[in-house]
Amino acid sequence: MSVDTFSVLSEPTRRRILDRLLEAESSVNELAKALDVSQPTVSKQLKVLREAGFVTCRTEAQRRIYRIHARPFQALDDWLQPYRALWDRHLDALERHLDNLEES
Amino acid sequence: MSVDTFSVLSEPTRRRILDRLLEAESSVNELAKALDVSQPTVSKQLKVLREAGFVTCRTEAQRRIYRIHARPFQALDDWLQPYRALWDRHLDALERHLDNLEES
DNA sequence: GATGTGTATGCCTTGACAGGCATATACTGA
DNA sequence: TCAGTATATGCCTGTCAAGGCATACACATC
Repeated sequence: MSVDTFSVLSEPTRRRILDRLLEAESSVNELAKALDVSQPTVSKQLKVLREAGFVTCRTEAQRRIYRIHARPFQALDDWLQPYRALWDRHLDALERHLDNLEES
Repeated sequence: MSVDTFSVLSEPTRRRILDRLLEAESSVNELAKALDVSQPTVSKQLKVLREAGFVTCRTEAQRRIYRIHARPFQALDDWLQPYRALWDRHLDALERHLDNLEES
């Protein structure tokens, strides 16, 4: 996973953009209006999202149509994997170990 | 999910602390030594992690033993859920829709 | 080419925050 | 009570990034 996947997702505006792009592809202005954010702000955040692989865009006349991509989310899913041992129902070594020291 | 789960995870030192705590409970000094980070830095980051629910601690004489917790990771897992539609094998409405507009 | 529309970029200000260092606080044992 | 150990906190500084505004750039239509 790219080192800064979390930084990218830590920005609320970017998460709102991703939420929206999950519903449908959108142009910059569509996003700006839907989210009530200035167009430059949207463009800047889309640039961040693009460079981190969260979105790609195609050109349609003067408009740029942005689309969400799976890969960074998959990477996040992968990153999460080892931590799932914390709540997966089957008792593995880690869980047994920690439960022996239970304090909370 | 707490609004700032991603902000918490966006800090590399904090992720390293969580990595380590996933292996075993640790005191502050143990973490500081293992990660080669100053003790105040560790304490500060642990405070952030504590307030976000990633860790709890118990007192053992003068030492504070920190332990990782599942809940915020589960919240992250939940947040991820809608985005799994992007790569899940079965073709749902979203995927069909986006694929009709395929460009990449 | 001139004008309009859509988007990107540059500059600026402001705020958040990470870490260094010093110090306060908490607990222990002599 | 004193010294030692473990941890937390306060102050300071530097860095970085978000968004406002103006403007540059790209494309279309006439």
